[in-house]
Amino acid sequence: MSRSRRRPAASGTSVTLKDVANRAGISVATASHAINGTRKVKDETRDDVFAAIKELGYSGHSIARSLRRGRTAMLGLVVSDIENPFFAMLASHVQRAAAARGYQLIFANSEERADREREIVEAMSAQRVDGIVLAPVAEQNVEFLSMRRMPLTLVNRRFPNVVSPYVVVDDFAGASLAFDHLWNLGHRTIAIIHGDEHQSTTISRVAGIRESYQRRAHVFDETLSINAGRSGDAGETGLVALLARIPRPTAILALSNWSLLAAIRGMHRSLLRCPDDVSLVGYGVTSPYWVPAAAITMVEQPVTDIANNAVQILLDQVEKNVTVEPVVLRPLLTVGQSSGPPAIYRAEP
Amino acid sequence: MSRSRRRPAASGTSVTLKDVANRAGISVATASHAINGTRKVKDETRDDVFAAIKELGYSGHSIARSLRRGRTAMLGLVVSDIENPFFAMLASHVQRAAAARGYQLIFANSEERADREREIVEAMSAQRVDGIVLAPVAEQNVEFLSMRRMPLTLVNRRFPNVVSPYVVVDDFAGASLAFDHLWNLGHRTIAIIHGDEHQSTTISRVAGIRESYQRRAHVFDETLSINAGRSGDAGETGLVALLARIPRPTAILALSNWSLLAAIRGMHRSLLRCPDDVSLVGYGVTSPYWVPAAAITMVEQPVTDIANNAVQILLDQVEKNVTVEPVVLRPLLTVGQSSGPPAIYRAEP
DNA sequence: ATGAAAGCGCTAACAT
DNA sequence: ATGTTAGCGCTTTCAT
Repeated sequence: MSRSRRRPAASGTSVTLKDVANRAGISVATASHAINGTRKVKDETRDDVFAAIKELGYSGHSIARSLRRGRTAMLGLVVSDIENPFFAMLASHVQRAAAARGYQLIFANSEERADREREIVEAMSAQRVDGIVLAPVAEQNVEFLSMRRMPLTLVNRRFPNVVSPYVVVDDFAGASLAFDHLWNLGHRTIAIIHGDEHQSTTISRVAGIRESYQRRAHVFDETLSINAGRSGDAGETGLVALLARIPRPTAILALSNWSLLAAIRGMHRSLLRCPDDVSLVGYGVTSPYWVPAAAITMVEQPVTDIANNAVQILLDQVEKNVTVEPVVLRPLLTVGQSSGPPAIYRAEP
Repeated sequence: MSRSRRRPAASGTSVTLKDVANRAGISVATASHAINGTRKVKDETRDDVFAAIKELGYSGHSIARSLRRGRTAMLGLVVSDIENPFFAMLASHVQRAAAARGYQLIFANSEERADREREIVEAMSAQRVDGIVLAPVAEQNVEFLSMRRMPLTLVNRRFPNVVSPYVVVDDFAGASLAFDHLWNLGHRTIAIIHGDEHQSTTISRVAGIRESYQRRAHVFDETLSINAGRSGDAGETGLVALLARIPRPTAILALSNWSLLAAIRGMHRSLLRCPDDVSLVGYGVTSPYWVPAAAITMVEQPVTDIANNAVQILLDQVEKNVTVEPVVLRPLLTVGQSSGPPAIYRAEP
C-alpha cells in the first residue's frame, strides 16, 4: 500500500532506475549491473533493459550515484586570470582531457586574489570534487587542500616549501633558449622585460638570463631589465625609455605574455619595427586571437602537454592512489619573423 | 551493536552531520536546522553546534544535500570558443555572478562543434545542473534541453524558431552606431569586414549597415564587404586587396572580434596606419590582453551586463519558476584613437 | 543469472 | 524547542 506522504525532491517527472527495472520486468540490481557492466547479465535481459531505457528516456542520476560511490567524477580547475590567453588555452585543454576520461570540470577564476582563491577551494571542497588542478596564488590555500587530503596538481607556479605534485615548464632552460638564439644572431645589448618578480616563473626565467651571461663571462646589465608586472603600462613606458637610449638595444626579450604585449606596444610607440629595427623574442603561448604562431619568435609553453600531464597525474592520485612525481616539461623555441641579426651586421654603420 | 558489514563510500575520515550532532549532544535534525536556519533553535544549542563544527572540521556534504533537495546549486556554462576574448570574459563574469548567488559553475567549450555541444549538454543534464547558460551552436541541442525542461538562457546567438529566454545585444543598432560615427566624420567609402554569414549576429550587423546606407539614399557597395569567417586569413587577405584599390576606402568597419584582428593585420601588411591613413572601427569587447580600452573606436558588447542578466534570468526560472522575457541590451560606442576624418578633409589632396 | 535490501549523508514532515 | 525517521536514487553485499 502506498502512503507517499513525503515528496521532497522537486523531481518532477524524472524517470528512475526503478522505473526502468519495472518496465523491463526485472530488479533494480540487475538493471544497474546491466548498465554498468558490473556483473554478468543474460543478453536478452540486457537488451530489455536498454530498450526500457530508450523508451522511458532514462538518463541516470549522477548525484545519487556519487553519494553511493563516494566519487563525483568532477574535477576542479582554478586559474588566476582567465583573460590571459595562457589560462584560456589551459582551461580549454584541461576540460577536454577531463571529459575524455569521463570527468566533468568545475571552473573558477581566482583573479590573482588569495581570498577569492580561498572561497573557491572551500566551495570545490564542499562540492566534493575528486581533485583539483590549481594555478596557485597563495601558499596557504595549497596547504588547506593538502590538509584535507584533496588530490591536487599545481600548474604554472609552485612553492618551494609545499610538497604537492606539480606540472611546470623548465623556465630556466626556456630563458636560456631565447637568450642563446639572440646571442647567436649577434645581439649583445638585449633589453629584458619580465613579469611580477615574486612569481617563481619570473625568478627562474631571469635566473636563466643571468646565468647565460655568466656562462659567456659577461655581466648582466641590470639597467637593461624592466619589470612589466602583470597589468598597467609600466613595461611599455619603461621600454620606450630604453629604446630611446644610445646606443639602442638591438633586441628585446619579453619573458611573459604580458611582457610581450608591453614590448609590442612599446615598439609601436617608438615607431620601431621588428626585425629590421630591433629583434623581438617572446615567451608564452601562441593563439589565433593573441599572437599567431610563427609571427613572433617565441619560447612556447607547451600548454597541451601541461594540461594533459596535469589531468594525468591528478587522476593517478584519484584513481590509483599513487604517489606521483612532479613533471617538468621542456619549452620549445619557435623561430618566427620577429628576430634576425642586429642591424649593425647588415647595412648601415 | 555495530555490524558495519558495508563500507561503500571511500569516505575516509569524513566527518558527518551525525558526528556534529553527537558532539553537540543533540539530534541531527536540530543540527541541520541550526546550520541552515530553517527553524528556530535555542541560541545556546546553536552555539554548541557551531563549536562542534569547528572542532571536528565539518564541512557539509553537498552531494547528499543535493540528492535530498533535488537541487545541485550548480549551473552550466557552454561557450563556443574559450580562446575568443569575448567568451573568456563572459566565462569570468558568469562565474562571478553565479558564485555571488551561491552557485558553482560547470564549464565547457563546444569548439563550435554541434557534436561536442551535444555531449556537453547531455553530460550537464545527467549531472543535474540547475540550469545552463548556453552560447549555442546547433538549434537541435537547444531543443534537446527544452524537451528535458532544463532551465536555459541563450547568449550571443539565438534561433528564430526556438522559444527560449535569451540575452543578446542589439546588433542592428550597434552596427548603425558605428556607421553613423564614420559617416558623420565624412567617410563615404567604408570597407566592411564581418564574421560567419550564417550567424544571427553577423546577419543583424550587416543588416544594420545596409539600412544605414538606405536611410541616406545610398547604395551599399557589396564589393566593399569582406567575409572574414571565424578563422583563417581570408579577412586579412581580402582587406589587403581592398586597401590597394584606387580610390582607397577611407575607413574600415570590422564587425566582430575576429574581423577586427583581420583588419589590424591587413592594415599592418598594407603599411597603413590609423587614423592617419585610414580610420578603423571595431565591434566586440575590450580587454587588456586583446584590445585595450580606448585604443580603438569600438562598439562594445556589454559583457558584464550580458553575464549578469543571463544569470539573473536563468535563476528566475530555476528559483521562482517564472517565465522570463528575453533581454536585448544596447551596445555602446566608445570613441578611441583609431578613427578620425578622412584624409581628404585634412592636408593632402 | 538474478533479487532483496542496506545504506551513502542529508532534509523535512510528523512527532512531542 | 527538539527528536525520530522516511526516503532522495543509486550501488553493492549477501543470498538464492
